[in-house]
Amino acid sequence: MATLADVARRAGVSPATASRIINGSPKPVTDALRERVLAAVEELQYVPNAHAQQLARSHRSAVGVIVHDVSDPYFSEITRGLQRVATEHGRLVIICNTYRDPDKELEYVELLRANQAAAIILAGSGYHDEQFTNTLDAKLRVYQSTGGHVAVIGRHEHSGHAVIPANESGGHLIGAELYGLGHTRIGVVAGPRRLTTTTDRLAGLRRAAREHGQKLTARQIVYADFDRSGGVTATATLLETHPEVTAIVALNDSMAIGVLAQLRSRNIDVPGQISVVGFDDMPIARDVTPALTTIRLPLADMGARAMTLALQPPEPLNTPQIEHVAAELVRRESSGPPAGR
Amino acid sequence: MATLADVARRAGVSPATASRIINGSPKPVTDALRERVLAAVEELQYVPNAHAQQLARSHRSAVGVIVHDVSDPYFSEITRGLQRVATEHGRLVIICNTYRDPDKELEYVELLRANQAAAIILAGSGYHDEQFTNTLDAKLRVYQSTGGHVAVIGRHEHSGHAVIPANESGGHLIGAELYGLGHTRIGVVAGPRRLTTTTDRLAGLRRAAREHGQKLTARQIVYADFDRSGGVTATATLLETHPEVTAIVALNDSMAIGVLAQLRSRNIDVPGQISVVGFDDMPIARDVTPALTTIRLPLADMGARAMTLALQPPEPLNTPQIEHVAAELVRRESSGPPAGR
DNA sequence: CGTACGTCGGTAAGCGCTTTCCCGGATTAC
DNA sequence: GTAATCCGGGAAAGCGCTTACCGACGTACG
Repeated sequence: MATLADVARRAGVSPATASRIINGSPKPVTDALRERVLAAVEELQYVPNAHAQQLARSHRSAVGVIVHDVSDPYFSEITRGLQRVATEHGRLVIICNTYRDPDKELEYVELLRANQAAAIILAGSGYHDEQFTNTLDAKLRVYQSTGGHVAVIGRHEHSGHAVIPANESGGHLIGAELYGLGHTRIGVVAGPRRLTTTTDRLAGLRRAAREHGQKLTARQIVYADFDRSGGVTATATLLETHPEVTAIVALNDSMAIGVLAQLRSRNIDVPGQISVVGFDDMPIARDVTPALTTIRLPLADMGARAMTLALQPPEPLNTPQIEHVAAELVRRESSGPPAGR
Repeated sequence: MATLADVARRAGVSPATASRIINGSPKPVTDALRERVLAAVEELQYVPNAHAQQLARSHRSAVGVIVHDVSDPYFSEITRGLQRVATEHGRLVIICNTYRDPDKELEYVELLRANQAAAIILAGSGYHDEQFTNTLDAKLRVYQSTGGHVAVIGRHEHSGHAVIPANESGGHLIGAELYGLGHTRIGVVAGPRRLTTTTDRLAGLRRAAREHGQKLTARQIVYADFDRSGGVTATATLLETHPEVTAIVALNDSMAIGVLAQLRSRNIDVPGQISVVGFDDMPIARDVTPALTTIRLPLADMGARAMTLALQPPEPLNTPQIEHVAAELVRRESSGPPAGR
């Protein structure tokens, strides 16, 4: 691997000069030398060692993103937004997948710190686990105390900038719609209960229930993995225990797709017999049949905003900024009034 | 940011000793010292500077992955496989999205080289652009000549290990199925023609046509972007110019979903009036209605295999290995015999 | 009891780069 | 003609770490 010294030698200049030319330093350099150096770079196919550079000039440049799983559309949309602004700022982004393992999250914060990331963006649900949350928070504070920026998406429990989706009010929107339509027997297919996203969305649903003089009991809620297969199995369970439901709320679209699959396999008409509502408005939501009624969250936009927050110069008053992003009900074909109304 | 020297000072040892303890070097160290150092690490919340480490020990550890777009399910599946293997080997993976911009691809190869990546994995279609291909190939060779490993997925035109999906034979499978079913007027909704994936798949389709005494003319093929909206617009075009088609082949599932959406909006029954076939078998393919007949490619597995190839010790004979992966027809509900048969 | 060796730590030389500081020569001003 | 001022270029320090290499001490051996 050619080094700067090699280039300098070949061009007959000092490493200092070569460095200045290659990095376009403000220091003026004669054109003759510039050409010689550039020619040497070309001949040697020289590429500066990024690690050496980063060590020498001590400002950080990369940014780290910690998500549950990029192959989940929810996160890939967010990531898309993150990437866009990062690229605009000329930043390299390091994507870390935790696959919902809290320990990995801790590890990755260390890793990103070790890699001198200028900012860490934490996306995805938080955990109902006080000890873990404290540990993570402590790590993040240490990171911040050494000049690192942090932004979280949908995790109110940590310090740093935050982009907070309206999970509670999204849940409320669904409840209002369904109870408003006249449904009274609603089943919920929820994600893992240790996730704050699950409980936040449920809280909104409960609030709507109360407002309509209804009640959402624990037995109407089935918890499962936050993905398609979780939706499939949870729906099966729900139909065993509560065959009378006229509507099923899935707490994210992936699960909703599982719900739809399960209902289809049982020849249950949607929305004729049972209405189905999802959450997130993933791109695919409009392409399933029936098209999914769901809650829209501007995923890519949330990513972009989080990255913008993380990249902005250290706030003058040192106050973390919090941006709330609204949820919106998208009515499609999977929901309607209960049968017999 | 605490440094090794800080830790050493606090523990009252030399940096060398501290380093050895922290990295678990084979060199024996007394337990007393070990404990003091570990305590200092804890108190200082010390994390080694990864760049400095990488500079000092001069073996590379990270691996780079260049894809078109992780938020595209095709690539997120592949990436999932890549990540799994990388993590098993304790490697950090740097994901780079080109958004189908060839220039970015070139840039990223440089960037990865600059970051001392141990391997570069290039996934996604190649381009019919000889100049670009040569430039990229040259860069890859330079990288390889300095000890870098490269593996490509589905791009036969470059040196290095390769995992090659059976695009041609997948296309052939589709053609055989459709012509076998009795279709004679087939429309094709294709990706950009500059992509080798597009032309490879088309080639298979053409071969099947010939075998059945049919012909696939240029006018039956509409080229568009390789995504849902490409599928939507291409279908519209196709229906204007060839309203008589009884089957539409989309060259990937994203486009197929667009095809389905367009047909639905025109109230054209699938497969009653028109059969639709996709390619890739993305997870969502079975959840659209009607469930999509498509060609299965073991995406995650392909990623895993590519990473395995890239990570294996330099091959003794210096011969790049090529692994072909088979395509398989998955019959679902979107295809059937032409109307009136 | 002296030599040889094995243990455990420290010293210091880099890894490849950036950047401050300095120096010699060419200008310019007086 | 001399002094003050630039200006382009190089020498060298240092970023934070790893790892030969060396040295001191203790033990076992002849």
